[in-house]
Amino acid sequence: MRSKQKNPAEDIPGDGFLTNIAYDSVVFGFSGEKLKILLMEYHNTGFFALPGGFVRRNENLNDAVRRGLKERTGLDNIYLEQCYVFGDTSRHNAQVLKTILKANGYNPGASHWLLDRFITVAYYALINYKNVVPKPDALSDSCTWYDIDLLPELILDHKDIVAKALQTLRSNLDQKLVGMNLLPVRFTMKELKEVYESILGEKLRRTTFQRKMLNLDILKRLGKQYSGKAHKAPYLYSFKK
Amino acid sequence: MRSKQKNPAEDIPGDGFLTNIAYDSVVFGFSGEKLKILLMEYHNTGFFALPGGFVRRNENLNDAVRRGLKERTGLDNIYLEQCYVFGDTSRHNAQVLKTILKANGYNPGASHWLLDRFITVAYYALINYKNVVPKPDALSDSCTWYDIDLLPELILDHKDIVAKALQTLRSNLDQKLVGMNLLPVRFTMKELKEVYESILGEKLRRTTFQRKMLNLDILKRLGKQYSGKAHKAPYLYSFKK
DNA sequence: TTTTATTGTCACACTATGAGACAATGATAA
DNA sequence: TTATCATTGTCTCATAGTGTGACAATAAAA
Repeated sequence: MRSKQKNPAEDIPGDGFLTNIAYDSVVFGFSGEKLKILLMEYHNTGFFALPGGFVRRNENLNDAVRRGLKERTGLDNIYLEQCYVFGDTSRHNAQVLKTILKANGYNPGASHWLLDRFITVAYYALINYKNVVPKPDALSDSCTWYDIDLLPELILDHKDIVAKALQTLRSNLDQKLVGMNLLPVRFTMKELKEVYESILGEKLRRTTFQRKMLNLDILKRLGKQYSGKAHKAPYLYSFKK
Repeated sequence: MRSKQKNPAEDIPGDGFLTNIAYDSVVFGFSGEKLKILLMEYHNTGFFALPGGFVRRNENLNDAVRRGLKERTGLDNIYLEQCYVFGDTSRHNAQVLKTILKANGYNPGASHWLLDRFITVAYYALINYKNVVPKPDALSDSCTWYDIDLLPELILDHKDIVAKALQTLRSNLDQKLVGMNLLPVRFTMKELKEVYESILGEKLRRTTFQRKMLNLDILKRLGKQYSGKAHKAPYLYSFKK
């Protein structure tokens, strides 16, 4: 969703944006305990949705997504991947959009481009949870973190989009260096394991995981982390450059 | 690309189709020796392109692709997967489209929807080579098979689309039952191996491949195939239902 | 009957993984 | 100071999967 600048009811086709096409992003972060995603809540509607937006006529699709993420998170160079295109007619629901616009004082005509059908390109992003203070956009009250398994009801097919993003992330887990994007620069093996567990939704064997990660030859072992607790201090690691 | 029914220069936005969005499909077939894809050649232009098209306003995206494939191949129930969305501004080239339309006797206005920028959703499809006699559409001279490594020059970014489709097919090779869609009902282990080799672009070990496929427990062993050649007759297999 | 090319299967070495054992360690309690 | 505790790093063993080559079985030709 995007804030309109001038007369919101105008029917200029696309209003500088490509029509019939949108994007939605599933932004994953790891709190230290749980896997979370960013959700927006629209003013005076009780509607929750994924952060998304539209593509400017002179803008690359991928750049449009990065622009949206920059606005919400303040971050550049976010790890970003395409995930799936949702293009069923059943996802078109003008009433939802109309409600959101009306709740913000806009009264769009029936043929307004925002009420038309959209095919949406779903992305997932991985960001470092602690680096971010999410910002809502003009139509939203909030943009905040939600536990991946404690999500509120979402508009349209956004629940399916989250499921697809999580599924894609899982299947990419062994190929891509997921941990690098979700953890701070230095982390313990336990934290890395917890990231994997929260994505996969299952417990992993400590010894097998440790052996596998070390054998990948992607980690640099740094000093030890003294927690003040009554047990052995774990090593800190960072990813090799 | 799609044939226009009436006055091709009309500027009715979208003309019953979603604007700014298209699809292109990389249709793989296995000739028995080589991996091939379907390409269209446009009338009087020398332009080669992937079979693609547009999405009707009341049509699911995936259904639009199936409709296009049905028109070109006559097949229903084609194995089909999304692959990537190509959305850079640099892929917009009105001149190419104008040339194609003019070569077919159409003279579209500068603001015609077909000359606008398109974001395209790339798909790959797997079909049984021998079941198909490809048909060109109204704008094309031909729709025929080309060796995956002997392709002519393609319009726009279609070369990149082919590369992405092949890459996606390769990375899905171990997950999905690729052979089932590219081979006839009954086949030898050698033929199955050659499908894998032509997709991966490399030779595989005969014994390892055979052992792996048999251990997957997806093949049913049928009779033997007597080739008339001077050597042992191989077993025929089919996929278990 | 012998030769030839190809196929089906096995043996061996090596690697990856599941599962548990155990010593090392940093703090707390006695 | 010593004993206890939770956690961590590493090892061993069994099992499964894969790379590699060997070898016998076969169908047709010589």
